Amino acid sequence: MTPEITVLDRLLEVSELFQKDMARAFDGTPLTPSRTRLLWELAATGPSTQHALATRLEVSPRNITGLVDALEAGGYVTRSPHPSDRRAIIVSLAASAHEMMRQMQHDHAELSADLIGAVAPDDREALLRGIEAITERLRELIAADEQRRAEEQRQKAVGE
Amino acid sequence: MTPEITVLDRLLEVSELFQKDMARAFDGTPLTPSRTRLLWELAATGPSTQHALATRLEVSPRNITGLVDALEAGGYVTRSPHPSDRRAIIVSLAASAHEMMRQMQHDHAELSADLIGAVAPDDREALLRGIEAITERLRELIAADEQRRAEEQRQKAVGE
DNA sequence: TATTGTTATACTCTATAACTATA
DNA sequence: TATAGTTATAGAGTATAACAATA
Repeated sequence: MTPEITVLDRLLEVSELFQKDMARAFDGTPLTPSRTRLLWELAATGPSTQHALATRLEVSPRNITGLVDALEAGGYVTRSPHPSDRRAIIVSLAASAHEMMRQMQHDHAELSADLIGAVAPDDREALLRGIEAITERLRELIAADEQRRAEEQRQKAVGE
Repeated sequence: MTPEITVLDRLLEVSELFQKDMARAFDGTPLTPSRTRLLWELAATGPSTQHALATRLEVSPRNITGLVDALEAGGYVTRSPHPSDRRAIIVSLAASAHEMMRQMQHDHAELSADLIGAVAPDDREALLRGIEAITERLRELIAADEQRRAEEQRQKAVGE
């Protein structure tokens, strides 16, 4: 019954540590993983509406409101009105956060290079494809499970 | 400013999907990632006291109480008195959960085999060492950050 | 009528501190 | 005195539903 420690386990540990490392507290407001993820997204795609952020991060709009509230209070982002749609709000990285994200991206790239550097150049393509395949497989498993659960709910609804 | 998608990014995605996949709801009580992690630990090391679980999972004893409460209500684990220490409680996997964990471990091992299979046999050692090195590096970065933060707090306390 | 963001409400994860029972 | 677990309290992440303003 005792499972072995697998490559997957070790990689999962790296992911966990990486998230923890990204989530450093700077001034007052602590940068939690979720908040960092939002900043990361902003750094990658530029100023966005909250709705766009909710869609891209795959979380509820309500959730974005809370994250942006905290980040705004901490001075990491600013809210400004949308030029043409008065319902919408544009969220942008603050100047100081820009610098911080640049540093974070640098560290990130370095760690990633270290990791890929551990694999022989000829194998890198294969490793990436392997990761791709697992990602695909997991998505399928999750989709199948969601479908099964939805079916169960339907059965239960009929039974009532 | 736009960062590239790196290996690390993809691994983070795998990590996220993997956790999501493990956290399937069965009967009433949903199996969240944290709850699944506790079950996983129990499957790996056998019946344990709550204190031992808290230590191994690196969370507070209070946290374990909550997780075990939910898992016990869902029928995944049972609580029983410690034979010699009347303060302590032994948490064990329920019979049905045993079967479930066996299946989960099987899926897990398969995914991991797929991943390592993507790398040439001669390079697997190197990959593992690379992962090890990054893990070490991240741990150092996190420790350094914690120390920096503690120092700041001390400075602040002196200032008051 | 549809969409954007917010308020209201609720559940989970997590931590620290105080407390009880036992060692 | 120290340890195992719980109650009390609190902050963060997340979701759904109801609602306001605007499209």
